[in-house]
Amino acid sequence: MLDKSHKHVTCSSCGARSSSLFGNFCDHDVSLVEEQKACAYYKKSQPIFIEGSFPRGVFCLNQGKVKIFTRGDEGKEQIIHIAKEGEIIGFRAMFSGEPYKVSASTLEECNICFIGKEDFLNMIDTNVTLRNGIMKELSKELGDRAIFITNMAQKSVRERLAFALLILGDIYGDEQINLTREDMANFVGTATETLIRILKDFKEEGMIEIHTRKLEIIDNDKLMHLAGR
Amino acid sequence: MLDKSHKHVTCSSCGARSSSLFGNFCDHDVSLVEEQKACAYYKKSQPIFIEGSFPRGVFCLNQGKVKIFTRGDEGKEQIIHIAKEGEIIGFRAMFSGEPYKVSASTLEECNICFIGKEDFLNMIDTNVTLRNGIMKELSKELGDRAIFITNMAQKSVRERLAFALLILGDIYGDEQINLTREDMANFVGTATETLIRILKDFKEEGMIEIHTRKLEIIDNDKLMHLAGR
DNA sequence: TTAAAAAAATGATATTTATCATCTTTGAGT
DNA sequence: ACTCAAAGATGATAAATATCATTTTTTTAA
Repeated sequence: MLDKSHKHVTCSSCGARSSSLFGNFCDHDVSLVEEQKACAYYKKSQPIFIEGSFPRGVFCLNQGKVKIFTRGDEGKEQIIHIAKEGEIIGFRAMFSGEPYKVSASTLEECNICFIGKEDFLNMIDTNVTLRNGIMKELSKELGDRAIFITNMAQKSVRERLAFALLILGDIYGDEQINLTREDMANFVGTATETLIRILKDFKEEGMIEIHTRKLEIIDNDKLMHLAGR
Repeated sequence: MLDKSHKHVTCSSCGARSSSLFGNFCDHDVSLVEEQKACAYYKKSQPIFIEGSFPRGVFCLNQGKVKIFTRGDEGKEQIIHIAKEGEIIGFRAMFSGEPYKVSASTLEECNICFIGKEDFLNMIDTNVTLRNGIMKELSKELGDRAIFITNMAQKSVRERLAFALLILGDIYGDEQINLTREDMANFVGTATETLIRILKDFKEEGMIEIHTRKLEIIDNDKLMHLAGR
């Protein structure tokens, strides 16, 4: 359990910063962000921002995992991305001039810092490295989504699940994958029942181990082969 | 048929420019682009760039339509976007530092100008308006693709086709939609036969008219309702 | 103008996946 | 430790869509 009293995480000591877009900031820049941010503790399953609302700034994930999703016409979630420690979320909407097109919600307890829109845009204007990092990130994600769309359109649920498990494996690192079956189904783009059945197949085929809710990847190569990479 | 001898389209007289990212350039900027670009005539079904290769610059569409697509594991195309006059294509790869993740190919005769990577990146560095335009465009597309993914995952082929026809209607403007059934199927993410059958249904339900290869939208509202917007 | 190739259309069938109903297990909160 | 709601699991069935085989139409280019 995270310590709720530590609401003010410092950027200079933030373990997630080194791998983030703020990773190569000089001391001066770090202290600047430090002054401008506010940090907050979020419980599990708490919304961070909601599709259709107007963005006031960006969120910097110090601790925990967050799902980024849209809702289809019947309200069913489609998870587009799962963000982990070090990621900055919601910056897309800073530039588009539109309301959020996605929602974000915590998957577990999180510490999340907030930087106001004006401060963030100022940083972008004055800090070339940050700006280039952001443009690179936007571009990379755009490429990833092209592949995501193609997978959705052309692969079977079985193949997509294998692909999803590999992505989740990266996100969760040493930890075991820890998502509800429903969230996982909403990431893969299938019905919960179908997902459960295929997970069982994967277990029987020795690709994963299931520890009640948590999943462990046993045979990465086999999954990669199945996913078609 | 386009005049093949007019290989050098001028930016100052380019009809497509006003609606492009170069739209609000001052005379000085326009003449700068003018010096740096090279224009070429492309026949129908000609590749512009190919997935996996390294980008040398960006392409500016003066005339004609271009499909942007990836190939799935079995080589089947998934069309991600159809670009029309005025659009700049391939700029994503300028920033990502990666090879192209998509391919581009002409859908009809085109005039396409080329601006080298260095010149383009210089423009981005020095021209704040252009830079902001690019960031806005990247962000918008990212949002659009989240919706695209959700449609792919949750809507039926019938609903996706209605959605696709609305997008195509916008792209083709006054002209009739002019794509092979295969390309259209690869945009919707379905089998060609399925697409043909549903097009027929739409015709019988009075939503579209089919003039051999070309399609005309008759009942926009009905399509919108079907697409769920 | 005509022959060949490509695209479009159609029918029959197989496969995948969703849906619905029901049951079991797990875990959070008292 | 117990209770209840949420999550997970399973089976039966229906629906959507892909695949394959074939025919017709259109386009291209000699």
